[in-house]
Amino acid sequence: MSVNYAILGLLNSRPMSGYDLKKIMQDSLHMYWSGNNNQIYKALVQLRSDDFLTVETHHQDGAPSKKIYHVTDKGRVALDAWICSTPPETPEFKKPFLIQLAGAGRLKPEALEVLVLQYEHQLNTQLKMQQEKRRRANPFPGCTDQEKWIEDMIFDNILTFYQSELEWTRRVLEGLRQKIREE
Amino acid sequence: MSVNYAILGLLNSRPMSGYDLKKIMQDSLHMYWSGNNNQIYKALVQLRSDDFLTVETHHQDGAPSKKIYHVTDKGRVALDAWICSTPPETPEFKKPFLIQLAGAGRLKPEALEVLVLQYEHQLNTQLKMQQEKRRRANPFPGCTDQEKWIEDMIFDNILTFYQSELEWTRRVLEGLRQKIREE
DNA sequence: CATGCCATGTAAGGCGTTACATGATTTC
DNA sequence: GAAATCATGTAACGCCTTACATGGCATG
Repeated sequence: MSVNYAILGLLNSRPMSGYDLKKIMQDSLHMYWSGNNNQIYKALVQLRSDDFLTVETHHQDGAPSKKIYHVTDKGRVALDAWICSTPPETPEFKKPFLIQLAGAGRLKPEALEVLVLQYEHQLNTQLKMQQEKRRRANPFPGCTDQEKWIEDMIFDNILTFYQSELEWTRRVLEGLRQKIREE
Repeated sequence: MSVNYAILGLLNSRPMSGYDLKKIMQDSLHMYWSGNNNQIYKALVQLRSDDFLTVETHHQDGAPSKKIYHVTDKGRVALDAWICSTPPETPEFKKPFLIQLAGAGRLKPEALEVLVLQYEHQLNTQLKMQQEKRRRANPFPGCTDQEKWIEDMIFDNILTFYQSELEWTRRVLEGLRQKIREE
């Protein structure tokens, strides 16, 4: 149930509404859930019944009223405990492209090259999007130095992921071109 | 439904049973499903009803009888079509550690260091396991050069993933230690 | 004598996804 | 006048996972 703690963590650095959480989760890559309503609102109910959150309803005219969630002391304790006592899991990945590649043993190298070039293009696009996101991301006021640094490191992690995948792609292309020359 | 094509691809390079498929999927990292019975046997039924597979039952005494699946011409055509006409998706990742890190803004750098060191250890273990697997992996006979090369590239991809994650971890540790010194 | 491997399959449940529902305001 | 944004929530479905079921043989 790490979604709950992810949400708790976000609310701990800044109280906000379910809708705000949704937007953040939708365009962050390291929060690997899609950021759908079902999960978020369900999690908020759960966290509230654990007394990890309190709610403050803000009525605004011209827009539906907001529920701003605040983390309680109990919630903060639980969050810290979870962070410190959860043994770090090994990261996982899903690369459907590797499935395609694995089945391509009998394909012509030329056909494979087309595929790999498409993949490279895809990765480049993604990398640029992510870099653009980093440039636009300005830390909200009242954010500590350490929080800024952590956010930076997370961005670094994501960018590194795409960059190393791109480097691998280039190695693959080199190998393929050698195969094509040898034909 | 890329599980089906993953299975089709495996059977294309070598006919085998559901049980064999299960073992392969369980200890391959790039086939990101757990390799559970439910998926595999269901997929085999589907692929057979599509006429992508034929079955050959091998009765063996002293052990339950095997069903060896072979890919049909129709199946091979479908596989190649899928491989060549599926636009490569961007890879995804799940790094629960980043969730922990994201919530650690108010934690002491010393506590964070402990966590990161644990993560580093975890990654090192995983990397060694993977390298060991590669050393033991000997290509089955009748495997083409290109198939061997592809398998190599997939291994390369996986190892690169862990290595670049480890390098990132070291950058994080450096930053953290600087923070500790500055205190 | 218990555990594990071979080998096939089924059942139940959790997590996560898309889509639905509502309703006012702003933007094109 | 259509579509997007703000805002909260529900419903249905599908994928994937664990666990169950069977049963003989081999290993410690």
